[in-house]
Amino acid sequence: MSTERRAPLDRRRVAATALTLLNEVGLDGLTLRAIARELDVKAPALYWHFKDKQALLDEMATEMFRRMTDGIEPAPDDGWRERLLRSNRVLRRTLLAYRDGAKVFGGTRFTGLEHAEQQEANLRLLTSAGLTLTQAARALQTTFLYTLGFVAEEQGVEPMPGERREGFDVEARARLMAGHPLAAEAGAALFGDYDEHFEEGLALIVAGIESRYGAN
Amino acid sequence: MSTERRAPLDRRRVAATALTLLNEVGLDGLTLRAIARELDVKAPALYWHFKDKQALLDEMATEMFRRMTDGIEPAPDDGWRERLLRSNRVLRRTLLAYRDGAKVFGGTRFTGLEHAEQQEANLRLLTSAGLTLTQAARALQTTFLYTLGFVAEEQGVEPMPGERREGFDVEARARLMAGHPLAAEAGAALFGDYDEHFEEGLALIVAGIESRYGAN
DNA sequence: CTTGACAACTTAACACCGTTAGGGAGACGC
DNA sequence: GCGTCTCCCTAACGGTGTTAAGTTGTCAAG
Repeated sequence: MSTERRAPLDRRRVAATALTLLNEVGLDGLTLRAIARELDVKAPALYWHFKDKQALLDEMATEMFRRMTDGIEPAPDDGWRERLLRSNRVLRRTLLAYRDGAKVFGGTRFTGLEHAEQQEANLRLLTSAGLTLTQAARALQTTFLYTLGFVAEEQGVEPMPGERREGFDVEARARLMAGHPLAAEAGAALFGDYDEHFEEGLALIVAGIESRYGAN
Repeated sequence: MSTERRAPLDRRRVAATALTLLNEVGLDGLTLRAIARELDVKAPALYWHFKDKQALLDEMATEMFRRMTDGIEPAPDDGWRERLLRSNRVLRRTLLAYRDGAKVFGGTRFTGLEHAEQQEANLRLLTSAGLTLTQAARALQTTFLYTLGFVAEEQGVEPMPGERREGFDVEARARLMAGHPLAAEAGAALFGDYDEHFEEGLALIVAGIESRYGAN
């Protein structure tokens, strides 16, 4: 008995399973054999659905993005500032929700058009605030790349919220840098409160957009 | 004959050789066996000098950083603006000089104190321009992370200056996005002139520092 | 009711990877 | 002459992504 035949796989279910496994084992431990085991299948079966591992990682990134946009309320009548802040905060939260999330996300291109709609809406908002299309694109991209770089760095030190990688003791670092007092003291600001640090950098860029592009 | 005994290896020479090999084969092709072959040695020999591959990558990143700081003239009496611009441009140029340079650089921590001196000098300059230490640290880190994120993205599309990765045809992308006119047109700005794009984003952040921190 | 095509897997294997164990040649101090 | 230390070698291990070829179930056509 137990002739319960497992429903055939599809790309999204594989990606979803791989994402939950990612949080347990990290990107290094995310092998095709481990993913397959989780799906009650052998590794080569995955090649029926994906041409190679990178294609699976792309699908994972796409799935991350889908969940992210699903988590955005329809956006009330935000100004461009709030929209920029909000969408980058959501992006960071999304990346932080997965171990090595920034690395997975950064290393992949989207296959489909999932991101086009969101991008279009953002561009519309920024241009109607007085920016040229080029300026709007640059503003969005700059904040996006900052956030991506920030989280990549953040996850390098704190793979998952709460658990800190070894060798990143702030005090030990300060002791080592005794000869460079400013750098030593700055360490606290850099490796301390990531939430606040992120917000501050984001605020810097928004202030720059405001003053350089003169958005209303 | 040919009893010429090869001089023993040392960490820096291994890292230097690995860096030139990196430009030929990319990060994926950078195996310990390939590096060893280049050094006329077998792979396990590398474990005498490095505890594992990551340690070698760390040394490579450190070597990249050394060459970068060597390439900086003693910095005349720049203001903080010029210094920030200059050092981030140099950072980008350095990363672009190596295939997958941003990935190598971003994935590693420095073991020594090579970067402390440069960091100390930058902090000194920014604080003497009127910023608090925390503000100075945030300003430096924000530009740094932007640059790192930017180059990572850039090298994802253009692994080496001039050679473009497949599937990144700007026109094809535009055709695909016909339903999202703004996003389609913005593609040219985003995947077009990277030099200009980088400068613009950097200028945004500098403008933000100026207006938010009121540096003189 | 049989046949054949097709989707969705499996088993077996390949080349290669990072890494470890154990050994050996040469230099050097005593 | 002997032990020690440095620096490298050979051999091997378990694991990886990936491919080739075979197997099973489903389902439509004849």
